[in-house]
Amino acid sequence: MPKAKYDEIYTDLKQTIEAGSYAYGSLLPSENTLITRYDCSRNTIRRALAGLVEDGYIQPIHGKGVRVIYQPAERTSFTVGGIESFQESAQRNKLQIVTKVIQFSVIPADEQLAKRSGFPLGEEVYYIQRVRFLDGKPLILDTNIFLKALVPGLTAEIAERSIYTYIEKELGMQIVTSKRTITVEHASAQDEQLLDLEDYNCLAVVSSQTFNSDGVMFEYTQSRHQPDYFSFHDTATRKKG
Amino acid sequence: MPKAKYDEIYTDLKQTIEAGSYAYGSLLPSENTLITRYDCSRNTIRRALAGLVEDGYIQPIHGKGVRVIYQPAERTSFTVGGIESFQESAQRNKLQIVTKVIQFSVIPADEQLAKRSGFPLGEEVYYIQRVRFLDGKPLILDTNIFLKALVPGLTAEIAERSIYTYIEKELGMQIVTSKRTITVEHASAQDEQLLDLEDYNCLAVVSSQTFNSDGVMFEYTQSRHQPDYFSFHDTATRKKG
DNA sequence: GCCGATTTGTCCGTATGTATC
DNA sequence: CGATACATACGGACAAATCGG
Repeated sequence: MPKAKYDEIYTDLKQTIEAGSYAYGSLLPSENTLITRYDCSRNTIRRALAGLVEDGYIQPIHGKGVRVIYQPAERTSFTVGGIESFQESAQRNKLQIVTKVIQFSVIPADEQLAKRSGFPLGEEVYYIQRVRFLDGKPLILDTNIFLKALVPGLTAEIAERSIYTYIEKELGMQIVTSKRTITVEHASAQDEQLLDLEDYNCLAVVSSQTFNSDGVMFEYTQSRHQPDYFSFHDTATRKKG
Repeated sequence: MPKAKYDEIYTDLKQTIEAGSYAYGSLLPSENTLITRYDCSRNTIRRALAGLVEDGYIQPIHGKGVRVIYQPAERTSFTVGGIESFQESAQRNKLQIVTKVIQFSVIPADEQLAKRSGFPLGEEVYYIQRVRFLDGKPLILDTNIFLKALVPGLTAEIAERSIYTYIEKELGMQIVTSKRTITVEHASAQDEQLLDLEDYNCLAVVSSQTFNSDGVMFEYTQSRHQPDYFSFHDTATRKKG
């Protein structure tokens, strides 16, 4: 529900760019034009544009205009060798992601866990391991660790479906910030046992800390991906200074 | 040279947080306090804070305050298993990164290259392959493709040192936006021949497009990393809508 | 090279809304 | 309910970069 005006403008411009109305390499209408078009202040327009800069859709050029640098997916094979992300592939092929719970327990955070996750030592946490299947193939091994105090009432049945739906819809907690680290690691015995690694001897590993709207970290997750179904996109803009 | 006021405040707050003056989990001084402290307007403070939000340093809580969610490197082993990035490791150990040029040529972009890089078909480009050594070990295979029209005068000697220094200092061109994709791929025969992969049969691959201050893409690069020396950090904040 | 028009970049002050306590 | 704190939005002013005449 984008109720904020800058957010509506942001979404509208984004969709317009994606629709191809502003071609790659061309200039957007000037800020003054957009101000009259959207009937708002300059700050509001600039805020909407800032969002598109973050997304890697546009790049403002001082004194000149705002260049569109968004490229539709077909034109760039940034989907290297036809690789798509797990979600993309699942959505495109309309395949259900099947989840199997391997472990579900409540434990206090020991020293190793506290160090790895950032949770306080001794805090009670849910320790959950799940395997994600796509098209019948086991491709992702998730290890989720939730602060029990902030995510009460979790069950293996919920973990079988969607923990995030439960957290957001049932508990009404919002996920705001997520810090992630991507590494590539050797496949462990457990990886080989649970996943279909084919001839890979390593995996893409995404470790993440998740914070709620109160700024409290309530989750630490490690996702171990079979390489074929992993791809991560990012846009960086240089900071001055 | 941070001449902008919001950037100075941003940098000052960042350093203050890194120094530990505002502890993880605590609240920052209120915006009004910061306004008087830095003698500036509310917009300027909010802009500085926005930068810290992007960096994953803070998270504002409506009606309550701004929570510090920055954790010093020691407290979280997000440097999983002691892994650091190539640059971090090189800097910390004060090791020189040695670069060896494998290939240096000028070619027109063929169809495959055009599709992979996003360059126009037929454009003349520099095609450069380099191996990066750290502590004597060959760990990264870089393939750089530069638009010849925008990066004139490139030589193998420059590639042996730093292409970016040449681009920024000599040509005076600024790198502004960088779009990256991270995947994990099987090691090719060339990877195995040129790099010290030990027993890994795959690598971390970073593909990136780089845009200058004119919003024109002038570089496409693929970096193939030996897994031990690859780690990528990222902070995401949920957008509304 | 200069000048003026256009366009983006920075900064300020103010008002109002909304969430927390 | 009131005080505090963050969120959104408006309008204005000046600086800096670009471009055309």
